[in-house]
Amino acid sequence: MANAIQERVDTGKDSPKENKPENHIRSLSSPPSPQTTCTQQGMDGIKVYMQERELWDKFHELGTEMIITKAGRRMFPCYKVKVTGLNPKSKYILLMDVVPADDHRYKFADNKWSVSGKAEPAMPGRLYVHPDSPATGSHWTRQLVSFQKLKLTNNHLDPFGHIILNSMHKYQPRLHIVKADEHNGFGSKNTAFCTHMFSETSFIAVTSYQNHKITQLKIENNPFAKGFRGSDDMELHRMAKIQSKEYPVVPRSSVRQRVCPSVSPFGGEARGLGSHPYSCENGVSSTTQDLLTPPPGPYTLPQPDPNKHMQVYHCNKRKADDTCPTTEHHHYKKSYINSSPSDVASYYHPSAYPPPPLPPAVHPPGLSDSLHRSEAGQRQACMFAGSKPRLDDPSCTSWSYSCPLTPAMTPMTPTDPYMTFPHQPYSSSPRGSQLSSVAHQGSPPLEDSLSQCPYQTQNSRPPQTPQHTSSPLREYHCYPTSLSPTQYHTLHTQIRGGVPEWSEPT
DNA sequence: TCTTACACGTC
DNA sequence: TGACGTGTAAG
Repeated sequence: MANAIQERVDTGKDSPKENKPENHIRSLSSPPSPQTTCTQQGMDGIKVYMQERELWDKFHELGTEMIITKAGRRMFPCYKVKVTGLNPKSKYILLMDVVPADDHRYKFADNKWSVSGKAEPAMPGRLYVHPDSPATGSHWTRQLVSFQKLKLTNNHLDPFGHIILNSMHKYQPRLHIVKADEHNGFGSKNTAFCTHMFSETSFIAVTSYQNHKITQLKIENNPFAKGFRGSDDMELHRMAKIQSKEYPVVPRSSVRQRVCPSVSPFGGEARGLGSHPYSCENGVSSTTQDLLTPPPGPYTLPQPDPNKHMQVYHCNKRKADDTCPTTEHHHYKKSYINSSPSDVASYYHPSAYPPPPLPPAVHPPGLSDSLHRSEAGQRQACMFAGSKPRLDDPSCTSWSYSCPLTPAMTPMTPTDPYMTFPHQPYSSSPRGSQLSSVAHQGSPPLEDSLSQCPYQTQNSRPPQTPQHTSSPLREYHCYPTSLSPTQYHTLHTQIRGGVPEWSEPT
């Protein structure tokens, strides 16, 4: 697509150590993404390019917020990727999950995010299976893969299979590619899969926007919020309207979009794209492991990478946005959508790296069966849920199966249950739940997971912040791929270390 | 903080 | 044209 202009590639092949700042990835217009990749045998060579990276970066700078509602709310920006390196004839299942980035609860005060306490217990982990799954490699690589229909909810009893999150908590979306051919069924020991994470897609779940700048960015770029964009005419019209009813009228846009020197919740100040503490840079670490295992809950967050910014910036234009609030009106006029292709940045991740350990969570048990049986025609998304482990769970040592299954993680509880699967087998049926369970069960916060991985692959990027040596993204452990559904549930990822890049509690 | 109805927009 | 996606404002 035209959009794929700037991309970051994440291939599991690149050895972490070898990743140098200047690796090929960087040479691309966009900086290497913090993405982490975990690859298993048979999954080498797969590359995932994050689309619209520039937009993601804009949000990330400010501290991305995603609305969660009882009915379920889509993510914006939408998670879209371009995948290459798949075997054209093999079948794959693409799924996503959203794991806790850490075990903190956040608050937005003084125009910035800060830690306000310990996180609530992780919601049951759920996996969202792309509606086209399973599909051949040629299908996935032919076009962009969009997860636009994925919805986030704060309803712990959500019956729709949406991904359940806690408000004011930080999360990291992850993409898992699971090979689904006969010899590689989901849940089988040999299931091959790889996981990709892009640190710039991390976000804080909220029930209402906290940072006005985020609201503004959403309005400017989301077509469905077009009605809130202010054109001069519209503003006048609005003002007139408002005045007629109330007092002093201030253009909505002005009001809403006040600009405050916002501090990037994700880390530093929101100045340049480059400096997010959050982002894991190239974090491309890949490990061979069972991705399928439920994504570990919180995985470690990417560490701030100074360099990253630079990369980010490659991407074009953000000008107005960054500029002050006062210019808002104008901003509105230009939507992301309308932006030139150059605006769309994509991330390219080498999935082939020496496999970073992937979150085990993603392993959908029983998937294989379903996958094989179900037809692509069935496009209902089903969710599989599992209790979501937190990456940082101390009890877990790593994204290994070693963690005992806690009651909370019991596979398939009535409420958590599912993974969103397009095909029936997985649909909200019990079977589906199995998968789901796998998915998040016991995923520790990313940070913990990462940090604890004994075997860590480093990102190509230079260490971002000394303090955060262990960026979740970069380090993954590899685990045996053969786990039973139950086992999956028990998997916990632990990534240690990384503390949220966001501002510390004040 | 969260929920809801609403106007406005896309698809 | 209707279903659905948005942020807003009120409660």
